[in-house]
Amino acid sequence: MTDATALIDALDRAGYRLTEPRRAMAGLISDQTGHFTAADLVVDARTRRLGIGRATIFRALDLFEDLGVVERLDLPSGDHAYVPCEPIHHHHVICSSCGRTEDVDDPGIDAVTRSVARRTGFRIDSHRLELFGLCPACAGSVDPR
Amino acid sequence: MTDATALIDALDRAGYRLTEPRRAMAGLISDQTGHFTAADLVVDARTRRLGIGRATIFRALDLFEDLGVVERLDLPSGDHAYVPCEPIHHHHVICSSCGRTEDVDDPGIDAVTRSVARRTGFRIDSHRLELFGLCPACAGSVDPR
DNA sequence: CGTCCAGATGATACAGAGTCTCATGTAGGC
DNA sequence: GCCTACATGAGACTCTGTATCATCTGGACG
Ligand SMILES: [Zn+2]
Ligand SMILES: [Zn+2]
Ligand SMILES: [Zn+2]
Ligand SMILES: [Zn+2]
Repeated sequence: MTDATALIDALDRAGYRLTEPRRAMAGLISDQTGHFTAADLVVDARTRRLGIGRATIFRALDLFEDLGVVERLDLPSGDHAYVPCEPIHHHHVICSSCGRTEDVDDPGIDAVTRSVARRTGFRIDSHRLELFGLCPACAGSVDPR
Repeated sequence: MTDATALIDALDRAGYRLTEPRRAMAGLISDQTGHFTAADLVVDARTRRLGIGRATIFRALDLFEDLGVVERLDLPSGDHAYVPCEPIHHHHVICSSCGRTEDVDDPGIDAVTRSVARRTGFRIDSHRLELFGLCPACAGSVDPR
């Protein structure tokens, strides 16, 4: 789906060791379509008999998240899902049906945060925006109105 | 902090029984300052020797959430926290220091979602926006620049 | 190349969140 | 006041994520 190289490069650039399990994780992640959970990766690693321990999967996922090449989504269900993405500030549109996501750059939230800051007196440092809906493919198939 | 009556009324209006444990939960929730977790309520219920079971706490919390009088926040830490609030669409500014939140009505996200929909082809059905920062009190005390 | 060791791993135990079951209790309509 | 559908509490259970620790290995260095 995406490119495992980007994940591996990020590790390398940050000075982390390029170990076998980490390379395998990069492969697993880049093969995912749409968002995925830690449990998904555990299952996939198991299926492919990669011999990667559960703890390592969580550790690598945290690492990729710290490096900004993977981002955590908080699904309405309460589950934590992840998507590979660029290490710059942006947001996600998430398909509620197939889980595919697309990055969207900050579309005008600055004005919003400034306005909120003015009205509430809060000093706003960060924000999270998630947009849920149906991707073109899913919208087309379930809703051929 | 907030008003327990609003929580109880919401149950009543939706046709749920007004049981002792649910009234107690409404009390616990309205006494919270800032956001709180299910675990917080378990501790508080225990401390006050209310004799409410853990399962009941989770069940009541889910119920209040369904009724829209309590909303779940996904903290950057990954924890699930809750805040009592009005059952209409709105967002929260969250103080990273004391956990206090303030409701903010939709500040201009509609334009954002429309623009994103146009650019990505997604049909956007819902969204979540959370703003993190420091409330006036906390900003004043830690940052008297 | 081979040596070496800080950093990484996997097994396992553990802690916490949330769910399920089921016998018992009770709200509230009659 | 009775009755029953709905709610509760206890406790077992599942799942996510973390901690510990003995063992292993990437890659720096010679
Ligand atoms: Zn889709
Ligand atoms: Zn943004
Ligand atoms: Zn504060
Ligand atoms: Zn909104």
